[in-house]
Amino acid sequence: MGNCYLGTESEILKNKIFALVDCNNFYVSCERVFNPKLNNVPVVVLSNNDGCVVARSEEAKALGITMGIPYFKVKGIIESNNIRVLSSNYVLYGDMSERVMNLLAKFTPNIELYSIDEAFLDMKDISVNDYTAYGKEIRKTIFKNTGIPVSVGIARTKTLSKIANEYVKHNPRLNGVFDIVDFPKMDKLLAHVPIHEVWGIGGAFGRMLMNRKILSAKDFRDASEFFIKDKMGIIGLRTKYELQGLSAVSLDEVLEPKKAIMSSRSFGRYVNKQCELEEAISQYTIRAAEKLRKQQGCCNSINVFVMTNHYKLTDKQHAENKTITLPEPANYTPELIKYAVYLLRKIYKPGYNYIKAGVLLGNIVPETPVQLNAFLVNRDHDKRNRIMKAMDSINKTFGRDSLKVASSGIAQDWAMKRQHISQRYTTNWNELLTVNLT
DNA sequence: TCTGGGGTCCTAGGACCC
DNA sequence: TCTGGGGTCCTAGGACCC
Repeated sequence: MGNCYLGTESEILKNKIFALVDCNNFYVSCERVFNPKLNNVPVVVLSNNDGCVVARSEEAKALGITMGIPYFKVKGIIESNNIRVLSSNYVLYGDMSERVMNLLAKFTPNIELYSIDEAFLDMKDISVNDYTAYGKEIRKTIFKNTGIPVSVGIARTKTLSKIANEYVKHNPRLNGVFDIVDFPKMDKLLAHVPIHEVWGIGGAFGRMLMNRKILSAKDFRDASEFFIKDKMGIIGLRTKYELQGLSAVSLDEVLEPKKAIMSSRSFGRYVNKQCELEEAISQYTIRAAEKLRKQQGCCNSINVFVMTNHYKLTDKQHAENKTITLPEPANYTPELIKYAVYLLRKIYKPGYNYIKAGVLLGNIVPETPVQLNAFLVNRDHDKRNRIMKAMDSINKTFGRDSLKVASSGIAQDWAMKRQHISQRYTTNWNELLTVNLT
């Protein structure tokens, strides 16, 4: 949620203004840019493995498709209403996101890239009368240059800008921009925001608060500090201040390097052979190590986990993970694979139907200067770095996995399902949009 | 039959030290 | 038989986000 201040009076910042720019139904909007047949018809985008619905067009929302619902549960509604279904195409969405963010960065350097489809902007240099006009200009620019529609919420705190943004989406007459900096009907607005929809309050706290008759953002704002601190700690307290218009969560402008990097996937089918799990774990380690080198980091620990399908109650269950601390920080793929496979062999048990596995690289430190372990033999770091650089650069030029480590397998028939994938229109020469002029 | 992936922060409790 | 107190560090687990 960004840098946070403790709740002491002096540290809470007043007179701050934030704009939250959020792409509408982002994944669906990305698909529509390249396939106009998807306009004005219901569309959903599925998560990895075609598991859950993770994006819905307005038409699909209207048909009762909820966020995060497993695909198989709504297959009936989808088929009977002819809802278009797409597997998620993260290469495409990532590239479109970059275009949107680059445009936003031209408006102000004081920007926090919050997620793939959202950014907070500092509005301190905009004069009070111009907030809405500024928001409209942002909207126009993004749409014109990328085809992605966005909503803009403007408020004194990040939490309130989230609320303004959400309100925009349900009120078309606002034309995509809502400024609640000095909103006269704030009480009424907050009273209509259900407690579990407040940023920072999720399912568990939401249920606890509802049991205590704290039902809306307004109820929470007006609840006792002592109660909130006691039940929710300082995170809850910050949210209360934010709802009061006191900024307790600051703008995080700098993209901090990740402290941990994970790669994990559900399999396209059950896997029970050790050799297949080893392939998968090798593949995930390759992916995680690529990300690690991209941020010029080395990790000090590796965690490997495997799990069976906990939804399937008739199956024997096994979920386990193990961590190893490395003798020295590393980002050399073959070495990381060696440790990861070692860990896998410790936790693997034959006779189980595994559905998911993953690798977590932890305790990440900058690549240089690396703390070398003086007691270890010289491992020729230079040579290793050159090998990894060469591999990364070949894969960047010729496409992912052009050059790879053999232990990850060739066929990978355990890999995830993506039956409805669209093309990588913007990042692969072989998959450009073709226009039929006949 | 079919239920995502990748992160962050906070807190409580144990180990250890003086 | 009596069995401190306070600090730090680490880890696991729980909560949250998109």
